[in-house]
Parts: sequence; structure tokens; C-alpha cells
Amino acid sequence: MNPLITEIFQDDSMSDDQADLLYSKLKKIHLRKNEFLLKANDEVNDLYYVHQGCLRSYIIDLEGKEHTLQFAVKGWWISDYIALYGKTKTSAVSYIQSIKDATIYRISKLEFDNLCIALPKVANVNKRKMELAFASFQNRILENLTLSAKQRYLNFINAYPNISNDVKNYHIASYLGITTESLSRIRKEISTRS
Amino acid sequence: MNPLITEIFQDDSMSDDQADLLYSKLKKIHLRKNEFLLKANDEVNDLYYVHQGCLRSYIIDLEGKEHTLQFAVKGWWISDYIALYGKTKTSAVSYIQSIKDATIYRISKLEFDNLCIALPKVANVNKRKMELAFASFQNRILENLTLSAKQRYLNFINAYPNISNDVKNYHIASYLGITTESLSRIRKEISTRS
DNA sequence: CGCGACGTTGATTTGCCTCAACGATTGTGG
DNA sequence: CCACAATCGTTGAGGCAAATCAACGTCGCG
Repeated sequence: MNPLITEIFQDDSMSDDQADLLYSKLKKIHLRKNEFLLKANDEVNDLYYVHQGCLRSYIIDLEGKEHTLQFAVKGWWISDYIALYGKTKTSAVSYIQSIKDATIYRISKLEFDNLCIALPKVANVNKRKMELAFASFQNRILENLTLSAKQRYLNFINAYPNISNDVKNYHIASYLGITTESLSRIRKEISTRS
Repeated sequence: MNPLITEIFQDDSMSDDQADLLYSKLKKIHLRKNEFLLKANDEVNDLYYVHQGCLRSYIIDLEGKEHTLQFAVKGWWISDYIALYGKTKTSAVSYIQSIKDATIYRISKLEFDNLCIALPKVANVNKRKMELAFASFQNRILENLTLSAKQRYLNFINAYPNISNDVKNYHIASYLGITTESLSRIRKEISTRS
């Protein structure tokens, strides 16, 4: 019984052989705060599982501004999905950086795809993960279309109540698509009316 | 050899038995222009494959405004993914309406999941479809964060050059997250500088 | 024809951005 | 452990892109 494999693949009914196989494909990585897992223009071949810590992926636009795509905490997978999953194989468009010291497990997409074929359980866990991510992407698009900056912020701290200990406000602002100044004013407005 | 199955599952190396099994799970649906496949608060259990025509999914916010989530043309799947894939099973939040006469094939998610288990080919085609959708969602979020309304519009008509024959401008506006008036002004600006 | 759906145009408002300055907090080297 | 600098957050003034509100032209269709 491999507790890491149980954690990652959410299945404790796996044989030792299977767990060993899975484990052999994972490469452990330690990241100090502010270190990068990936940078724009890097070649992208891998998926990253967050075992501990907190990461964030973001892009830098033509004007040099950062835009946060995703935060990832324990239990989440992260990568440059545009490059890794996109129609045309490209190099990374985003940066993935640790926000606090982190332990990551890396697996190549190629290996992962093979595991999905070899082990239906892995395929099924992955399928469900993709579906959940799908739903939450739709939700984010919808919120961006329908809600004010203030409402998006309230939803954010509601959805990620613990994350605000780790991430800076300007990370949140760049996730919500507003400036740090605007977020500051929103926070002020919220705090004064209570 | 079942041409419909070949079209939907992008695999012509399937046995007749397998193709028959797949075909038996599909229910053909005809939609006239403006008919609904799904409405908010309906129970959601199915996936829909667009064989012909054009559909659009949208939500109506608290102020009564429409926001387009997705367009779907031949070869695309559509459903209320927030309800169907979300963490907590809920009823539909969106409307799915045909924009022109359409032929749809419906399959229940339950049946589809069973097929994914029974037929690895189906699982793999589905996996790849999910990955592509994943990448394009990330792209859309990124574009919403980084680009002006004008740039998003230009990207849209570039990405869907044919779609503009079918969809109304106010559909596009609600997809881009702007008002019809703003889109009208953007279109004017584009046409006059050329 | 006449009505409704769709698109356009104008005047005004507004939510958020930009630019600039300045506290507060954190981190670091002497 | 303090001193100082960098990073981060806040505040203010002014500007702009897009929204709002309102009116009107145009097209297609019963």
C-alpha cells in the first residue's frame, strides 16, 4: 500500500504491482518559494501533481502585465495546458511558479497516457478530474461574463478561503482580471460596510 | 461500416458489433430553428452530438441578460457541463437552443461512461476531445483577461469564419461579454479603417 | 402592409484603469 | 539586531473603454 499513490489516484484498491508501476513513473521535485517549474517558451511534456505547497500559473502579456490562469494547492494537477493539450504542439506560453515551498510529482504526458491505457482505474480517475475541471472552467468563464469585479472577488475568497494566506493580493487581482489598485478599493469598500 | 459512428468517434477500424452497440445508444433528434434542447432548471443527464446545424448555449443572469457560453456546429458535443460534470449534481443552469435547423444525437452520460469502459477506443477519443476543449477553455479565459473587446471580436471571426452566417451579432456580443451597441461600434470602426 | 426582430447611432454615465505618491510590511546585509 | 531597501498595499486625481438609456433605420415575414 503506497500512500502517495492512494493520494494521487484516489484508489486504495490497487495491487502493489500497479502502485509500484505508477510510482516508478513519478519524479519527485522540491521547490523553494518563488522558484519556477516552467517558463514561457520552455518545451512542455509533463504534468505536475502538487503534493504540498502552492503554485500559480500565469502569462505575461505584450505590455508586460501578469495574468494568473490557475492556482494549485495540494491535490491539484498543473501544467501549461495550452501547450500540452492544444491542437498544435507548441512551447509553453505560461510561467508556473511556487508561491510557497512545495513538493511536486512530475510525470510525462506520454507516460501518463500509457498508464491510462494500461490501468483503467487511472483513466477513470483522470476522466472524472477532467470533467470537474471542465465544469469549473465553464463557471469561471460565466463569472467573468456576468459578475462585477467585486462579486468575482467575493466568490473567489469564498471558493478559496484558505488560499489568501499564501497568495498576494496582486496575484488575486491578476486572477480576477483587475489591477491591484482596484482590488484594494474593493477590499476597502467591503470592510467598511460591515 | 456505419458512417455516423465513424464520424462521431473518428475511428473506422471498429467492428460492426461495436458500431452497432454505439449506434444503439444514440437517439436521433431533429430541431427546428429556435427550438430548445434544454432549458434552465431541466434535469440534465445527456450529452448531445451535433450532426448538422448550429446550436448555442447561454445563461440568463439575474438582470435578464443573456450570456453565450458556447456555440456548437457539426462535429461538436454540447450539454450543460456545469450541471453534468459539476461537483454537486444540479439541474441545468443554461439554455441550449438551435440557431438553425439541426440534427442531433443524444446519449446519456451514464451510457457514455459505460461505453468508455467497454470500448477503450471511445475512451481515448473522448480523452483527446476533453484535452482539446481544456486547452481552448484556457485560451478563452486568457483572451478575456488580456484582450480588448475589439481584439476578442477579431479573434472570434478569425476562429469561426463561417459561423457568422448563422449567428446573430447579439449572439456574438453576448459571447464576447459586451453589449450589442458596443459590438456595433467596433464593427463600424473596423470597416471604416480599410 | 404592418409588426417585430435586429442593428445602428447619439448622449450620458460608470466601473475600472492609469499615473503618481506615499504608508506598511517584509526581507536582508552590515 | 538594527538599518535600509525592496516589495506590497493603499490612496487620490484624472481618463477612457464600454455600459446604459433612448431613439430611430432596416429588414424579413406573417
